[in-house]
Amino acid sequence: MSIYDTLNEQQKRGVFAVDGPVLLLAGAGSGKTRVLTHRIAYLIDEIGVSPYHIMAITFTNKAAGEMRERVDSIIGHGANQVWVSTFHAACVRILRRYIDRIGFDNNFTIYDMDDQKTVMKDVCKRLQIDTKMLKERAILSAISSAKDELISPQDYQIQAMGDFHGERIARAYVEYQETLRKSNALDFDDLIVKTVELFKTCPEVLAGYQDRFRYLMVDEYQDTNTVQFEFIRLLADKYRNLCVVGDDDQSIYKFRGANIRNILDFEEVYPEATVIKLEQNYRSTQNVLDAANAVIKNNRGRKEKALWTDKGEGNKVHFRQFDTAYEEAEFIAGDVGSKKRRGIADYGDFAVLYRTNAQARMLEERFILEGIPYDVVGGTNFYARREIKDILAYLKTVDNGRDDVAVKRIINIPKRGIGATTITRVQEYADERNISFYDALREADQIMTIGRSAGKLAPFVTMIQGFRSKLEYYGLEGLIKDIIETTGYVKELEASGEEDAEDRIHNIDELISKVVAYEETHEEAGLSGFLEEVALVADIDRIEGESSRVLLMTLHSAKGLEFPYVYLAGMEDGVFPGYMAITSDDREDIEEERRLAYVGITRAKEDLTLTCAKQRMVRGETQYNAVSRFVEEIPAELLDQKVPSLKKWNYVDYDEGSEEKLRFRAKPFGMDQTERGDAGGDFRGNASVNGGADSYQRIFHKKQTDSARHKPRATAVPKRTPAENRPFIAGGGAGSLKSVNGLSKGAPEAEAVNYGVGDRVRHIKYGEGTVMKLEKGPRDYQVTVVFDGAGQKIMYAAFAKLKKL
DNA sequence: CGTACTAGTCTTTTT
DNA sequence: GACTAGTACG
Repeated sequence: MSIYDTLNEQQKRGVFAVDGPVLLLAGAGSGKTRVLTHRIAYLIDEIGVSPYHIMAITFTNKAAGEMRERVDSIIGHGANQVWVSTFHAACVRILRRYIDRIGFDNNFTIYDMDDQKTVMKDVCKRLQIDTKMLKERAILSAISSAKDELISPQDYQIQAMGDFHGERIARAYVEYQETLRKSNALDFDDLIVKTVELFKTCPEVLAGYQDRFRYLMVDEYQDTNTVQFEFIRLLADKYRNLCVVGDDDQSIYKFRGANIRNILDFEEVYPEATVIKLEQNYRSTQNVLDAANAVIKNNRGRKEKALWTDKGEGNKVHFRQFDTAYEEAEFIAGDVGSKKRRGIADYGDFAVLYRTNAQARMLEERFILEGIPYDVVGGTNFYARREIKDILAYLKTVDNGRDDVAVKRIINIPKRGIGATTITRVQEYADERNISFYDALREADQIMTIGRSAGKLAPFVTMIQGFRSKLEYYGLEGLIKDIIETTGYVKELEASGEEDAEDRIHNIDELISKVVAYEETHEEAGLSGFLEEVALVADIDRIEGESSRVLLMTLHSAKGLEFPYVYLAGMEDGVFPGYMAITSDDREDIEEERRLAYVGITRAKEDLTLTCAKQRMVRGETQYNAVSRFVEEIPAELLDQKVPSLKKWNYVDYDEGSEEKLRFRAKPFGMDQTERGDAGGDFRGNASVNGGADSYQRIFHKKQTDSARHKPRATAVPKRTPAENRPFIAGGGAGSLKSVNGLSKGAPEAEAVNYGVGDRVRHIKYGEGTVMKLEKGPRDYQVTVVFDGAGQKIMYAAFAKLKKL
């Protein structure tokens, strides 16, 4: 009896075919991770390959972590020698060793999107590019696409000749790269581009890695882009033992440069490739699988596969249409709550998936109201929050003084009376001498143009130097605490009276815990290492394996995950498929959305619910949407409820003002019956008959008026998500839920509290509850209260304003 | 130099 | 609706 006996025939072929290139076409839920892990075990145990010679690339750190765990448990010894990581992490690791050969310091910083935007703004100013005509965002995305395609600034310039916009972008691209180089910084795309560049300019480095990684495996291969493909192609070139695993039906990252041709043309690049299809689905019931297959078969140009399952038929797919998005959220939260109460499922068994992050808000409100624990994945990354970025900028400045973006961010935070003019002068001085901004600061007294302000700069430099010299002996934890203490950052926050100051302080405490945890888990815990980890984590990476919370996330984030109960919310034309895809004349765009639908449906193991609303607010406008075409593509016999005919839908008249936007105006619900009659006819029909620009009629808009009353009642909705409801995974809407009662303004004081454990107290939003715990924190008392309605909350006493009853 | 208010933009989706 | 950049004023 061997570990391989549990695999099916196709899976076994995948495990045993270790020589040469292999293309594993793995349908959703077909056990591809099992194949990969068993394959690694087989290589080590049966073929005698050293773990040292194996590399597996995944898309997220979470996936990497899971694979690592499974490999560990199968083979035990030496497993840690296998490189299991994401493209980005692997590249960083390589660049940290060798990037000095292509003109960077090995302690380079990694710029996130925010930093990129800051740099680009600066670049546009220098090049006098009118950002009204050509937005920074657009330039950055053009540059990003160029990098995905391995097009250098020089290539870009040549290609762009004669094109007005193109030439500007090209110049910006050149300048941008130059700025990054001066700052000793790389952006996300550079991590891979520079690694490829390194391999091409330093054959001896490449040869070393080629010899090391004799067996390569790449997961989620359908989502690789051209640079990433080049990276693995180079690595695999010597031994050609490259095994790629993917599913063309799950390719959903075209916007990020993912090249679906990488998987479709694999056999052309590697004619000797073995192709294996995994077609047995171990995840979903027949009904779910049939629904998924019915939808995806509307796409052209896919590799034909026949997914099957021996699980039973299962429940029908549920479908519900509601009048408003509010009612939709109410239903989902209610349904989850009732299943939990009836003991059918635990909170951790549910996921709610949606197309855009913005949709999370309304769901959150309802979940809070129902007292259902949940986590939101995605939205604004924890590390992208203002206060976190500020503290990180201090860390970056200490780590790499050449990181101009970081230095400029904190030079006047907290306020030191250093303004825009001073900063400009210093920058001019730095430019003249071709030194970094920070180095210019050190010579502040030499800068004639800034006059008295020079005196304000010296203490800043002294402070940073102080941090640097002390870092040696007090470590990362000491450093971060020193920074907060010396700058008075938290004190400033407390005094600011900002509404979300409490949240921010919480987040900073969370960051400190992160630092401590990092130091505990890493033997040589360095500043660069910590910053790197911070830069490379995705939101999804932070979900714990066994959580007992409902997960809310986008369809994109859900890829690779599975849940017994799945809700797909917002199944409306205009939301999903999105407005952009519908209006696009590239058929590929709708097909990509359809693949996204396929991904969403196939996340469900037992039970799938599709919901939509007739009316929903999007960006302050009320939209009237028809049921998603993807729902209509599912045969009626698989659904538990009929999909309403489009004929019910009606518009009232043209909105002259927005005619050019190709939108119709409709009357909101609540109008009298005659107006809600069937004046409009079948919009699908209109859409196809008219064709062209006029055909876009399935989305209706109306300026918000009376629909506001559909918003949740103010009283019970907390302004932000309670801290314990969202550990710091949560980005999304934290702090953005509409404030109703609002916390009273003014600086809270850490005064003594007049209540104790066991006392009954009243909170302005949560109502009455009992104090469970009272802890003296670093700055303030932390009070744990179990509220009668809202459940347990942990809060700072100064902010909570609890009244003893 | 700092603050408070206003007007414009925005959204797909993420390593 | 929400966030941000830009502007006018103290």
